[in-house]
Amino acid sequence: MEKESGKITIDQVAKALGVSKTTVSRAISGKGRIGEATRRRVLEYIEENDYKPSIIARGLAQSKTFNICVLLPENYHLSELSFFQKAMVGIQQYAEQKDYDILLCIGTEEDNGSLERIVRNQKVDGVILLRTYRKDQAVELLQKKRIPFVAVGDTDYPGVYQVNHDQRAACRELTEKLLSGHGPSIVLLGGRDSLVITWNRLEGFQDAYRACGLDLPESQIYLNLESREAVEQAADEALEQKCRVLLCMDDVICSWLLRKLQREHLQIPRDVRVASFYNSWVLENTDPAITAIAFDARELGEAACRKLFCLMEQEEAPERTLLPYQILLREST
Amino acid sequence: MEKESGKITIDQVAKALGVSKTTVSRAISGKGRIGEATRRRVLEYIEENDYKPSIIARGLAQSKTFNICVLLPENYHLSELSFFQKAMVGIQQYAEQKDYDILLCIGTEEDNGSLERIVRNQKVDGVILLRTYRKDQAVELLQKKRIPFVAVGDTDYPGVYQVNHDQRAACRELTEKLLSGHGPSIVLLGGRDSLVITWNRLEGFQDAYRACGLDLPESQIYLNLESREAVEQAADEALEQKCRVLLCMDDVICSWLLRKLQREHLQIPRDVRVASFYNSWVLENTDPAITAIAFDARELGEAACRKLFCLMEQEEAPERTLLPYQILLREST
DNA sequence: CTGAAAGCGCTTACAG
DNA sequence: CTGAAAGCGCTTACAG
Repeated sequence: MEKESGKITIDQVAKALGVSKTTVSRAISGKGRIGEATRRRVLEYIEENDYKPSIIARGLAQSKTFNICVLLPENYHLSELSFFQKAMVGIQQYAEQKDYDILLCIGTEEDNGSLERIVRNQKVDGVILLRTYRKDQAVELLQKKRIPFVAVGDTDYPGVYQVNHDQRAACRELTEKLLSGHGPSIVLLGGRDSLVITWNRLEGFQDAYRACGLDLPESQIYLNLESREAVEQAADEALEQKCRVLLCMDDVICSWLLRKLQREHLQIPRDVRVASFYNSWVLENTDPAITAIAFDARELGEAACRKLFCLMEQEEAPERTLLPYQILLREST
Repeated sequence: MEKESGKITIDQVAKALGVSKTTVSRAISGKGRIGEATRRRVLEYIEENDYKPSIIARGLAQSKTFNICVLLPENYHLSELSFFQKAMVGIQQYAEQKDYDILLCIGTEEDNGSLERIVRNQKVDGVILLRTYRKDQAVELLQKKRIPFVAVGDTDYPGVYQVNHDQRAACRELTEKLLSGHGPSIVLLGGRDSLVITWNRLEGFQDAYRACGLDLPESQIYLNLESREAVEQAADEALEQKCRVLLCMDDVICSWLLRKLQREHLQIPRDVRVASFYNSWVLENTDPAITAIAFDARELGEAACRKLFCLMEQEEAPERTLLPYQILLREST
């Protein structure tokens, strides 16, 4: 009863049916003229005998791989990771409809060896970058090789197709709300400044001050807070300056900050107000709830994937897409 | 100066050199006799002209895909996610050496549609499961289709190749240490009981009691704590029972517990002692440091991948591999 | 040591 | 509407 696991080929189908491979191929692909009766006969046989064409062989014939590569950063904050994972789900869901699969590639800012390998081996038709850097090796490689790709996140490189949440507008809007509610002394606690996203947010922060006609002293901006100690020191300095509103660029920074404040017995929002980005699990159960900007990562991944397919199919697509965000005002501010 | 992006084929190489494709192929693969001079000439030309054979075409000819599939659970706790990601890095590093790539597949306990698709499309030579369930659709599918695969984590299914940290022994050892230090009333706070890993740990817990000749009342075991509320309720009950040692099956449960204890102004380790698994980022910066069992996820991924290659290459491999763990005794106990 | 030829499992002009 | 043949870019018996 058991069949040899799906090893049946188009040739066998053709012979069994007494038609040519061409006919079988046409019945499946729907391309080219074919008699309605024949088609149905073929399709029926295929269904019953559980024939599935080899995508690999089809790929060879059509010079396609039916794979896209997703470049996942090897280094990340935990809050980013779940963001990436969700984006991946979005990508995968879209790609699946097109019968494409995802080739996973892991790289760092400095080392894109695996991406290079995959590209050289010609295993993918396109690439999605889950993170961008101000100087981005992956972007340079892909542009040089003329491989279609879409970046999640902003870039300054010209001619790069990208999909992004409107980080700058989001940060600006939130900052404006904070400014109007609590006055001008907001301290920004930011992440690595080699990431484009850090700059987007910083610019939004500055935009808000400018729009309100306010001065923004250097001393209210902290970047590159990559460790708990760095965050705590920045917080100490901010509090000494009498800043009573702290805006964190990501939830990990925020969670470090919260612990620090708790240890100092500072009450939120009474003594200090806090806001953050992401709205990830990290801050899910804080008390009080933290004001944050939420982004839908799954949707982002899907949008990136959709755009990539436009590129691969030579359809037109806007170079840049900005997705909406959501500001969740909560008790912490 | 710019070359057409790597589109050069073996045919062109052969012609340019005035030899046959066969020869070129042999020079590259190292299989079959070939003159040292010829080989060098070919290799040199290839190097200079940046020729890379198409892996896809090679695959077709050899009936291989040079891909392995990694099945990533769609639902997870945050602590698991970084564990999965690290395992993936290990897998990827090993696969890369073999010039294999990773096809990412996302599935849930109930829905393995993408895995089925990939299998039907014959896009992979083998599969790694990053999680196992007591009743596991993926295992059943792969066994039926006779696709080589390795499970990360234990299964009760017979004939499944698996790699695992010794969860049971780890839990037993930690429990014994706790028993000898603080007496018999330890409460176990556990996760979803459809996961095999949950059972492994539970068994280890029970082993320890048995080994010490102690009775283990049902009331000291809580499973399926999937929400903060569930954890808090379990904690309340445990404290009422006068249990003063809490062993968490994962770091997320533990972090929920810690917040709860903090709100109740209970001091660790003075009033309550706490231990956990994973040693992930979630508990990285707690004060006091939490006793935990640490597992090396990257190593686990690598071991799983190594075993998978044994299977694919028809080499012998033990059906089951248990990796060591590390118990980190810290201030919390 | 080297090459012509068949084959991997498909697709796609080209003829009929 | 249907099929024979060439082709996608490799590998691998088989001959020489």
